[in-house]
Amino acid sequence: MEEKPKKPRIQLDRKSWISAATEVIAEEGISGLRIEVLAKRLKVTKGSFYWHFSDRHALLLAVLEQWKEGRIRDIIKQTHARPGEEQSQIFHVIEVYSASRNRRGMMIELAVRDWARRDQQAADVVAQVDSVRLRCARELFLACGVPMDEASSRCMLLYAYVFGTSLMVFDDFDGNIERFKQDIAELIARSPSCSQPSLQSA
Amino acid sequence: MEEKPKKPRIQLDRKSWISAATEVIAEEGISGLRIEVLAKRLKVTKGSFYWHFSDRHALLLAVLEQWKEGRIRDIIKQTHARPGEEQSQIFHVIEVYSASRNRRGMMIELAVRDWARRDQQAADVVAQVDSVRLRCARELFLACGVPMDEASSRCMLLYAYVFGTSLMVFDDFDGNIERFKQDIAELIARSPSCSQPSLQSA
DNA sequence: ACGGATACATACGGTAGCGTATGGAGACGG
DNA sequence: CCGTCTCCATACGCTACCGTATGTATCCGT
Repeated sequence: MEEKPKKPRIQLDRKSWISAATEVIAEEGISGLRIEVLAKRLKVTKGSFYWHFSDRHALLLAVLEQWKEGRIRDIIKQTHARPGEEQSQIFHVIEVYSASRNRRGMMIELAVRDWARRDQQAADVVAQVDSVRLRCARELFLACGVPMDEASSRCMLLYAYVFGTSLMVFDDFDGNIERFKQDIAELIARSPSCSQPSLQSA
Repeated sequence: MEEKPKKPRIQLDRKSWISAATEVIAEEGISGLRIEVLAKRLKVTKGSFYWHFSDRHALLLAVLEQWKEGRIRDIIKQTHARPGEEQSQIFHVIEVYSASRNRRGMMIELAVRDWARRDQQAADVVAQVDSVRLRCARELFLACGVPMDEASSRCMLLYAYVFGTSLMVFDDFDGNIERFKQDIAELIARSPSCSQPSLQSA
């Protein structure tokens, strides 16, 4: 017992607070984020928080900023396709954004979007993220040979669908939900003017 | 001045509280519903509230119940089509659920669904509403001659799309959003196996 | 007109959370 | 060894709510 664990003096930085806050937001939503509760999670008191941040709002803005950057980085990664694989990359995007595959990410997404409905700053960030996502996804459709207008509407439908799906409860509807979701992905991703036939058609 | 307006003795009933609460929820979300604030809106004190309701939760459940009944009544109305007009009725459903056409209704919808993400009772109600909506919309597709599986996936896509759209911000994307939305409606509503040609195709 | 029921108002205790003020321990350079 | 800077703990005041207890005005039947 030579090394007595005399209070490991856990050092927290801004980043720790932001990621912990993001976690709480995923679980409880924006309005569920309480400084004192968050401090308890991190085994410190709010004295620590108010040293790193001016107030609660500053933390929220930091969360928002970090979310924006992460989402933009991610979408650029997810929509990067080797030439000739754009079609399957579209299916990949749909898959990645399905609530079942990435529950935590979708919870944050929905929390931020709910926030954005009543906060202009959040709305601005969501607008920026949506803009990048739509343009990136449109590039994939364009690369498949889909004409501009159709590519635009397809990528709008794609994102509206993935977010909308995560808002709904299909349980009571039918047992074949997963199969229907595949059909929907086909409908969204495949275009009559698409040069590449679907790789996933049965 | 024979009739002095000496405090008109505004009588409130449960229904008034429920509809006022629904209004606040549309604006502020579930977590923004405060009894004392709500009472101020109604020009009474919370003494009145606690006469009509046991507590805040009882009001929320009443709101939920009323929302459920209203939504089910509405969807049955909206999906009733005269024979031969099922196709245009599908377009009508999409139109009615567009955020721009019914902003208030969509705000409530999103608030309830956000609530349902963390509350089982709300989730159950949403599940019931979704179930009825999906079945009603599916009937329309079936009546158009669309086979069962495809009708199922189409109506799932339809609702996921309308709710997802109201979560997104398309402003920075393109100036032709409304046209794209029409194209999307066409894509959702028209099926290769549909017996009725689109009435809205340019 | 009078007693009860109805539909509130008023007042109170209690909690949760925000932000501030101030104290104090540990690292660190000189 | 001492002062300073960092990072956090403690203690405090304040507000917004929730729910309860109790008072009170209005209505209503008999």
